[in-house]
Amino acid sequence: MAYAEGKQKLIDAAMKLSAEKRSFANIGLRELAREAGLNPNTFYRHFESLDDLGICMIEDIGDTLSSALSAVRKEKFDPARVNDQSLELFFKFVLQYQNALTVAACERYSTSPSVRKALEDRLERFALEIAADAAQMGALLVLPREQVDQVMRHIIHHCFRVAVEYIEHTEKREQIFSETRDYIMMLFMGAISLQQAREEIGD
Amino acid sequence: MAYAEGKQKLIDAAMKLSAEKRSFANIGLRELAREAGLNPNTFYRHFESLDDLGICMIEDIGDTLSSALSAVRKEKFDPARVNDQSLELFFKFVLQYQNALTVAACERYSTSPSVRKALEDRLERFALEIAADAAQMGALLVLPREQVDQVMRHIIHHCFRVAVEYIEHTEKREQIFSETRDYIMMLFMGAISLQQAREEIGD
DNA sequence: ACTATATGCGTACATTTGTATACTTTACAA
DNA sequence: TTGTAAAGTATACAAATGTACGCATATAGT
Repeated sequence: MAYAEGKQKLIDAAMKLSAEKRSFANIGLRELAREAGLNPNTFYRHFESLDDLGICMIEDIGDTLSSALSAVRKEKFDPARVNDQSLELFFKFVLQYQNALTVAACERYSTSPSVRKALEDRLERFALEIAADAAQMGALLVLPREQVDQVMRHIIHHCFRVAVEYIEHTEKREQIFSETRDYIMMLFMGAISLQQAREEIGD
Repeated sequence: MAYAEGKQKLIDAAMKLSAEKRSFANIGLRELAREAGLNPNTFYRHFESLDDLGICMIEDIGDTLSSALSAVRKEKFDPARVNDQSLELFFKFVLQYQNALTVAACERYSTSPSVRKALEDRLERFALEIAADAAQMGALLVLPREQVDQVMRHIIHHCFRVAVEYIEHTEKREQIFSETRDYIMMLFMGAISLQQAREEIGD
């Protein structure tokens, strides 16, 4: 068993409520226990503070998304090109993990510094994971690795931001889709020409 | 008088507390009145709900930043190039309006849909204001206006995001500065080459 | 079989919150 | 000057919250 039953219940409750209210900071210990169907005091058996719970929740989310993403990548994602197919895969993924993504996006600027830190670390790991794959793409071979990482950070940030919009504004989905595609193209091409410009100066 | 004295006091208090706690949703009416040095009930004289206050606060922030920014632009900003000087100006501005920017950044994914909406509208207006200036830059003349708007949206989003980091992580400021410069260059160059690619196909 | 440890529940209480009602002060127009 | 509306205050109360203490149950190791 990874977590005691009650502990997991509380984490799940926190995730559900956070996604609904778009704020973890606003959730009370009693509310949490109510949602989990547990006695308020049981909270203390598993966490020493709400902060503690928050961090566990972020880690839980991170693990979920990370393993789901890597499964997707291994199975179908073709890193050789950024095409509509891979974007469709991504947005399907977004819809499947709505709660997790909403919480993650909303907690980025949240009250608790330690929750923010946990989240920021996770995002960085995501970016690097993806960069490792993307660095092998033909067109991106001309870029130094650090540049690829940087571009991927931008893409991750963008994707997290629009994920929330995508989830809640059904009517904007098409638009978000194509704007995201444009954005990624723009960044790639920009990174490449910036690199070329630098090399010309460097020589 | 723009606002009654007490009303402004409450808005100021809300802004101060929001920036400190990085969350407006978490602030209570009594806490607010305490900070403003007023009786809790006075709140009801000016606002019908916390949401109402939130929206007023966002508008207040928007007006402050908007007029400050346009003053800066008129006086010293040279839209003919994105150089270190204009970025320095921007980050100086960030430090000067720390609270306003922090609150704005933190409320983007906040609890209240109406506060979010008010903020999103303001951001869009910002982007368009800046785009109007930038569209006249030499290199960007090749882009259709809608593309310029879009690029500016990306830049605004980026700037808001890093503003908070810039404010609170003194040691990262240099890095953020240069990464932001790279990012803007990347976007510009990417947008231009994307446009060129499209025209070649179009012909 | 016994004991220790982890998990959960019930009761209790002080504190804080939002808000209702009624009163006072200030400002300003008639 | 007086009357009226706006702004602020005082008191009060039900509801919700965090947390402390003690007890119950289950699980697992000896």
